[in-house]
Amino acid sequence: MIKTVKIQDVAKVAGVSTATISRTLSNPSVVSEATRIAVLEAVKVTGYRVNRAARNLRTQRSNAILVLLPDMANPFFSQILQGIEAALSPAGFSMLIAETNQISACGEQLVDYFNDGRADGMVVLDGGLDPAIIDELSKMPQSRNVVCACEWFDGAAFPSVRSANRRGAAAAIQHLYDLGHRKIAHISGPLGNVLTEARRDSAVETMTSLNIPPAAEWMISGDFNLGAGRDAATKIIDMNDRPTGVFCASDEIAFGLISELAKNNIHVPRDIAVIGFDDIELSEHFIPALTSIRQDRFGLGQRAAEILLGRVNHTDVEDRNSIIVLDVELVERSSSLANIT
Amino acid sequence: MIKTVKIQDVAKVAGVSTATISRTLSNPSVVSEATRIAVLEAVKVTGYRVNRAARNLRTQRSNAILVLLPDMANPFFSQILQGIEAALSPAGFSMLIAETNQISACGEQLVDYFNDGRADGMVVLDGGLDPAIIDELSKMPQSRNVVCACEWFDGAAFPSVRSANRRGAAAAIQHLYDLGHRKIAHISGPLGNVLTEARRDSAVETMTSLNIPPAAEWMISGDFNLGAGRDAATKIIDMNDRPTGVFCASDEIAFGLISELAKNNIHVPRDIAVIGFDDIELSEHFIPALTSIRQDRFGLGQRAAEILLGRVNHTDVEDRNSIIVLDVELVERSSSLANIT
DNA sequence: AAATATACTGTAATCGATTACATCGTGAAG
DNA sequence: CTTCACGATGTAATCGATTACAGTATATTT
Repeated sequence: MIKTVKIQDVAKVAGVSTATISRTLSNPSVVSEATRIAVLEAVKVTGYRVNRAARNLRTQRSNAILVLLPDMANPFFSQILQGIEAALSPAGFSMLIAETNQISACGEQLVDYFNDGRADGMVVLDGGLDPAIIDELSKMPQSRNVVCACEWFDGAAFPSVRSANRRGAAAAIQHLYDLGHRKIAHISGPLGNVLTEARRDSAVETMTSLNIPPAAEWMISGDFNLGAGRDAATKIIDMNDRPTGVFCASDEIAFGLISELAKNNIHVPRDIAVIGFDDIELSEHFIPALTSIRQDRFGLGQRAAEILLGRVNHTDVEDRNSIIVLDVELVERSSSLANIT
Repeated sequence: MIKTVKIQDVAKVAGVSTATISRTLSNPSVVSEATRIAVLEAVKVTGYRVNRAARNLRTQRSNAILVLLPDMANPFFSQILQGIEAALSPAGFSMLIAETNQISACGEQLVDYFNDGRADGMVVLDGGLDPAIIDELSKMPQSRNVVCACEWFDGAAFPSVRSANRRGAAAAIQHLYDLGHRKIAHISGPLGNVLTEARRDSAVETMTSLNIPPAAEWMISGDFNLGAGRDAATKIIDMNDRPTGVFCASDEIAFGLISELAKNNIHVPRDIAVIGFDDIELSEHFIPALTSIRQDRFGLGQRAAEILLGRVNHTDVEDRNSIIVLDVELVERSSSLANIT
């Protein structure tokens, strides 16, 4: 069978009690220098590894964090995950991943992850969760160990880490304006989404204050993906009065848009200037290279995980309602750079 | 404090022993109809959830699978993860994710995931692991619970699920040949990589059998990413005798290549035809839309997870050395479709 | 010198579910 | 009527680490 070195074995080798072994490993400062050395030597000799299940049972902790996301296949999230992992791994925490739809598809409850002790906390990347679920979650004592990243819930009192969506949208509009555009369209994400609203509202406000309020026809909503961009292109092609600049709520939308416009011989940026949001890796290499608002995705994940660890370990100073806003940056590339003359 | 319903509480409510509760939940057929109903009712009333840590300790299992990948930020992997999750979730297994470099950066050992009982098995997506680590892993009794997906190790006896790389590469070359191309280049991934070699060897063999053996200059190797494609473009631009068709070992390479060629006024497909490998979501929307070899990424993950579950639960019929090869498909799009005349 | 504080270390209870083994009742077989 | 088999259930040991509490030795104070 599988040989398993347990703490007893190490105790025997080191000639001390199991308590001392445990203390040496988890709180070295309370044991004497001599025993510490002896114990660590015994650990090395025996190849001892603490059994997580036993520790978890005794300490009532799992040292694992659940990351909840709407769609794993969406590359947008992968770099956020990387940031989360970067914060969790050094702290000895494992990262569990689950998709929103997978969970409900399996008849499982989100709260079960807390109830059955699989996770000590959650990073929620999906702002579109059923309010009933959020409500249920909020009522649990463990709800203090929930942090939102990227998206958030307006009602719920979870700390959140997000990008400066409003500032980004304003910068995008201003950029198009500075290039001479006065007829600007906005293709937003799905209605009801918090990101959609933040970016859309800020875009509209900026245009209004620049005295170029958008025609209703130019405010198109759909989704954050390629297909939505393609659909928006179709609408724009059919317009009598086409916009000369388009601010897309995501880079993927922009790709879909540009691609479909190109098929209809509308050239970007010559005929229409386009700016995206996110600055995913490909944007630089798309043809034309896409002007975009860069989000610090790695930072979003990392920061959220750090806050969560603080809360789980009760070493946090952050307020329950704290909102961390990470700055965004306008990255100018060729998709917007044909000045209107 | 946090109220916690334990099996004792349920036993009290149902008026039976804890053993009966446990049996009802894990092996319902051994308890009588009447008690089963009573127990399930009591479970519902109390809101009982089995404590995973306790179960894991007792059963010496974690019901978790570790997925090991080289780079989470690479969107190529996300859909594989989705496939894995789709297989694990219904089986009640959790998915742990770790990056190769994160693990070593934290001084952690891969084998620790087995040793400390964090995972019952592993899906390895990184064929570039240090042979010493593979060797160490192979010696463990738990090594029967390791499955490779996408990439693999030529020496080690792990089951593996992979795409028909050779067939895909051959189809790509044949496609270019059929379009009239006789000067075909291949941009491969990193040297030493199993995918690189399978695709490259098959491409060369196909060209040779078609009587168009490639010039040494036309065999370019680098990496699977955008940058490698850009670098390859630079080389091609400098060539006296340029290829008319290029088979890239990944779609990302193709994007980088096309993008850089475009900057130098070499148009795809007019001047050079390009075909990629993977068929990631964006390929359809790139300009020009990219001809590619489609891999069933979801299937790779799902199949690997299924095999792993079979091994973990000892319900497998697969041989230890079994290799599952998933078929690939040529998807013709505009990046290759200008016939040479 | 006695009393007390300090620094380590050991003993044993504990976390919560699983399961080997024992027990009990009922019906069938002899 | 006794014996045996079998199904259903209960009792209690067990998984392996943590930690409250107790104990011991040494240092410090009075």
